[in-house]
Amino acid sequence: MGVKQKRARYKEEFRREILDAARELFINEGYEKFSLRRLAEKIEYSPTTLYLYFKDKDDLLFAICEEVAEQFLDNLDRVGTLQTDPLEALRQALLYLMEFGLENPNQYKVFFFTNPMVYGTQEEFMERDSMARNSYFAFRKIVQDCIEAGRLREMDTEVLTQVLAVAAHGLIAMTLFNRSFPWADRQVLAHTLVDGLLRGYAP
Amino acid sequence: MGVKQKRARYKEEFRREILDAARELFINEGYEKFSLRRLAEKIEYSPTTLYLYFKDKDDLLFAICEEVAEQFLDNLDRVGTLQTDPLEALRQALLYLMEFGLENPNQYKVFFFTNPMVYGTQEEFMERDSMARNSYFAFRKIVQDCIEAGRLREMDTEVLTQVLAVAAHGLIAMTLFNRSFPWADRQVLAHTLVDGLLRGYAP
DNA sequence: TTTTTTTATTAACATCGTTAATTTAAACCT
DNA sequence: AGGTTTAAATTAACGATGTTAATAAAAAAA
Repeated sequence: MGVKQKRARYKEEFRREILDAARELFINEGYEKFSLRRLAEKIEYSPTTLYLYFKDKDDLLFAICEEVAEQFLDNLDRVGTLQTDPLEALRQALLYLMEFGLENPNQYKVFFFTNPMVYGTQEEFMERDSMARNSYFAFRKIVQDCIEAGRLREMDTEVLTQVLAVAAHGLIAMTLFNRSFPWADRQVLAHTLVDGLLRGYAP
Repeated sequence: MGVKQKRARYKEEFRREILDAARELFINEGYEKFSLRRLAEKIEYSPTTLYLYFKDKDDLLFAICEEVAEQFLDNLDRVGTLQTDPLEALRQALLYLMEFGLENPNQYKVFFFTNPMVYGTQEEFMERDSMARNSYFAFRKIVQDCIEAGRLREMDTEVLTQVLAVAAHGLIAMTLFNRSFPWADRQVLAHTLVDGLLRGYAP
């Protein structure tokens, strides 16, 4: 009964086409309403066709995560090299992270809150080259520079990097997911958070 | 074809029975595997029976959230009154929050990361009495005491409370959801985070 | 006992991710 | 050309989800 038939000449090309459509679907319809079937409908293919280009849903989400991470990393690098003062670079990086999450909620949700294992085990995450991993490295570099310049207390770089990251992510995640709560202005929260992390709230 | 028939004599009683079973299901099987149908099977009732006691899934989740929040609030109050030093009380409260989330991941996920609107609009959240709201109030009180005692910088209580909360939540949420990432020891992270928030990371 | 109300069930719908079997189109080969 | 092989896409189906409407069963009220 198939009336129209299409051929995707090059696998890579079509993969990109699918990913573009997926990203658009995420942005337009939101993270919650995304589904393989809707995506298939959007690109006017049968749902099963997707399985010729992606192993499963997680595989597709992983690809999207990498796209998002790439975009994020590009901007983070610009932020990092723009400032001469390492501490100011860190401040800007933290602010940028939060801005990125808040301005691209759907992409952020895919990136940080989908299937918790799309990047494999912890060892695999650190060994395999991925945009997500490189983002972390870039961020860690900024933190390290601060420590080496004596602008941050001497302490375990890994721990400090992670603490700073989770604090920033917390602001994004909470204001994004906990919509019933009357949050203060996000800009104010973001700046206050960075201030507190760097200077502390004690007088 | 119904062979066995049961009667739930008192609506409230049965509601509790359902909630207990739901909580158990959450704890044993995990957040991801929870479903109304599994719950129904567990209590040996038909799935539709649940709809006689809860409007829909969100309504049930809300009830569970409130249970979790009640438990959380009880312990938070104990922490708050145990310490004489307000700043130490805050430190303990933050540590307890993180401990609670990390030790009860399933309940935490229900509480903070299910349907973002179970508590209604932001106005409704603040006006309606709820354990979730009261938890926030209790936490805010601890922060306020610190400010009034001059142990924290003078600033908007609401903003400061929220910033401290999201930072702590970030640690929980990230280590809970981002399982592919090789996090440092959570205890270390938690203590370092609180330290940083109160004293700052700058030298 | 008969009627009414409460409680529970069955059947069904729309959605989801996914697999197996099958059809269609293109590419290849004398 | 025509026939064969390979690649691409589709249909049908499975098991699972939340949810609604129609119906049966039991308890309470009359």
